[in-house]
Amino acid sequence: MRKRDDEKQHSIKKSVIQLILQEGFQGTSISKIAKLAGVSPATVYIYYENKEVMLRDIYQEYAEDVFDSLLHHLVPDMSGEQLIDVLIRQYYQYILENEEIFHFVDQFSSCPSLHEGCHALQGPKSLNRILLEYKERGILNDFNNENILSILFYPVKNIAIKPRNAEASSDELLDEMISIIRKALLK
Amino acid sequence: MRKRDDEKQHSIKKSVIQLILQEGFQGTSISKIAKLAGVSPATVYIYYENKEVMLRDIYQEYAEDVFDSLLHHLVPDMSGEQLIDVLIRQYYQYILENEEIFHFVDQFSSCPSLHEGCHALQGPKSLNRILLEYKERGILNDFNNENILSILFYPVKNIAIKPRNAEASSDELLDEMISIIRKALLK
Amino acid sequence: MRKRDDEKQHSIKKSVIQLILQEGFQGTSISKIAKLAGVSPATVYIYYENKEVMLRDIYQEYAEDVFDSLLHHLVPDMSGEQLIDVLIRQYYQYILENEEIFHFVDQFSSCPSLHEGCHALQGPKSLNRILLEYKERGILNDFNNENILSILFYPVKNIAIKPRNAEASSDELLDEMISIIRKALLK
Amino acid sequence: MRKRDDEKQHSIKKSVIQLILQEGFQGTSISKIAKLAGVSPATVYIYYENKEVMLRDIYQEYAEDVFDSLLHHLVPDMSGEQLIDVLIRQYYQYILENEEIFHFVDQFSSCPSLHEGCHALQGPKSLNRILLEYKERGILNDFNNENILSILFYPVKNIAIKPRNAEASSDELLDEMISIIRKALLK
DNA sequence: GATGAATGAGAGTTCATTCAT
DNA sequence: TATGAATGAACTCTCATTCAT
Repeated sequence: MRKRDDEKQHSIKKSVIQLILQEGFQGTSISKIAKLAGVSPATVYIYYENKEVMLRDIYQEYAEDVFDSLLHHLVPDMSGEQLIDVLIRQYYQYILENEEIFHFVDQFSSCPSLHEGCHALQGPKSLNRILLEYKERGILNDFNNENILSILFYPVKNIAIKPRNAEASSDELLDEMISIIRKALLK
Repeated sequence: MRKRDDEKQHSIKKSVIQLILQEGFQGTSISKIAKLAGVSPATVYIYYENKEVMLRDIYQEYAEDVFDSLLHHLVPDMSGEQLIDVLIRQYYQYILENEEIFHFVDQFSSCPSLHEGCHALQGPKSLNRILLEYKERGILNDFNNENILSILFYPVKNIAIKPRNAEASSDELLDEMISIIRKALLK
Repeated sequence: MRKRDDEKQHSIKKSVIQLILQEGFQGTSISKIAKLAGVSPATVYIYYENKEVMLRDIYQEYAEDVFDSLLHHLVPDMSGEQLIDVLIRQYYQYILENEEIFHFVDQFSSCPSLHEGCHALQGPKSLNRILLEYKERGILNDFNNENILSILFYPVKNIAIKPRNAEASSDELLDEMISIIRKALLK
Repeated sequence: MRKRDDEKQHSIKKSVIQLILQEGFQGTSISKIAKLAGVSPATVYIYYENKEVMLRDIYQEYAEDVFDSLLHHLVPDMSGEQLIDVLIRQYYQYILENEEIFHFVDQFSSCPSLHEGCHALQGPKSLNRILLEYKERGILNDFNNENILSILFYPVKNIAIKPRNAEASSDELLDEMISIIRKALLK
């Protein structure tokens, strides 16, 4: 009996993510994926029940990725300033360094018809605990976590995604963003 | 009086936007659109050169819509607090009241392969002028407009889109969000 | 607007029936059908919702055919001998002259998974009335119609279908069959 | 004691026959068969060269089955009445008790493209000898064996297969059928 | 302008079969 | 022997688009 070739599955995943960025969900077919991954179309169905399940599985695998990256860079006893700096800067960094994955996850989650049926992510839960702690220690203002998370990540995502059209350099924007959000969230 | 033509085209547009929300870009075909709009597939091609152009045209028509709505609610000589309140509250309101249009525009613009080739929007330019004015009058902090816009609209979009899962009511979240952003942006 | 081309549909039907005889249900694909009919695969779906419906529709159209042929050859006031002679001989004749249609109908109806969901045939009802009349006139023995019909048609079908392997000529077999069945059914 | 091998092959055969009844030849694939039989698709190819051979082999194994059953119930020196009674009643019984096998064999043999290339059955030969004997003893009318066999088995098959829709009970029909055929075939 | 018919191309998926263990 | 992995070919069906009226 042959055993499953993990490289094959990995190659399929990579191809999916790459194609979604290049061609969008519309332009991404099983046969294109298979061709790019160097396998037969039928092989895709060994690893995934069907196209929908495949996309959802891959989404759920990588949706946690950003959070892992963020949590990995947090260290105990950071100051409030440091916490915000690390979270935002790291999020920004992640987007730049993982363009394909990020856009795949982003496109997927902005499409209600794809998104429904996905189970909730784990990553935000850990973050919620950390925010709670900083609030209890009187460092963060006592806002709802949903608002805090929205303010922490969605503006920076926007400036990371958009192609810069002069006016201000990316670094300047990011630094300023951090200082604005510090002012907003810290006591 | 509306001409018959316009009714047909309007019906097509409505069908496109409705289907994109229900089924996503993938599940939206010309024949489904035509069926829902009550016209022949061939009729669609009288109004639009092809599917890609159709989507882009409709996108560009509605992409300005939010901004029109926002600008329409601004009055001269508002205080900084009022400005932020109106912009955020109105944006939130727009999303709730125009769910289909909003998601169509949002999905479209989060897909690079669709988005490229679209000419820049007019709406942000007007907003930029207004923000500039408030900065010059010493009401808004002197941040880059890109950062200001990112903070004004992206967090609230996030809380408007997500289905509420208890913890805090939508109204409470929105009120809090406004106060956070006021604190961040106003002097 | 183009109108439907009846020749196209007829050509599809002919191709289906021909292919089923040559290759069986297994070897009959939409693309083979389309190729033989000289149309595009997509055209088949203009006339039939899907393959299953197509086969069922064609079956139901031709399933009545034999009965029409039989009824067409009956004339009023035939004797019992004549009635049986005409029914059996004509049935035999029909099978020989409509080999493809007959085998299509026969194969279809011997496959339970295809057959279920087909509405009952009209043809037997007319025959039932006629048999009833001959029974009331004291010409036919008073057997159940189901038995009479089974004896009238199923043995002759068997000798019509099987390739003759000498022993007796087809004509002799048929003549003998008629005399046996006359003996069995007539008073 | 049965060897493990035979169990696997038997399990495959059972699955084939079951699936053919439920789903027809079209809906019966090697992988479905393997799944139902609890073996790997590759295992099927240890026992059968390919799908066509598999179906033919299984057909030829079971095609004799009915005849074995019939011959097994014949005893020497039966009267003509008894002979016909046993043959018809037993045939009827066989169909009811072996629905899956019977339909598999029936569907297979009604499909010319499958049937060709099968070697002739043994069963009919034994029956032929018996019929000959009864004819020589002056009990059966001197008809061609082909006609006798057609009349003996094809009508009863028809009433055994069809779901009863009132009018007459199955038992009544069967009894009547036997008496009709006795009248037809016996001196 | 408006239509339903028509289509080649391609979609997602399953097929019968073989490979490697 | 027995297996699950792997596959090219073929499947049914739908697509975006054009044709003919």
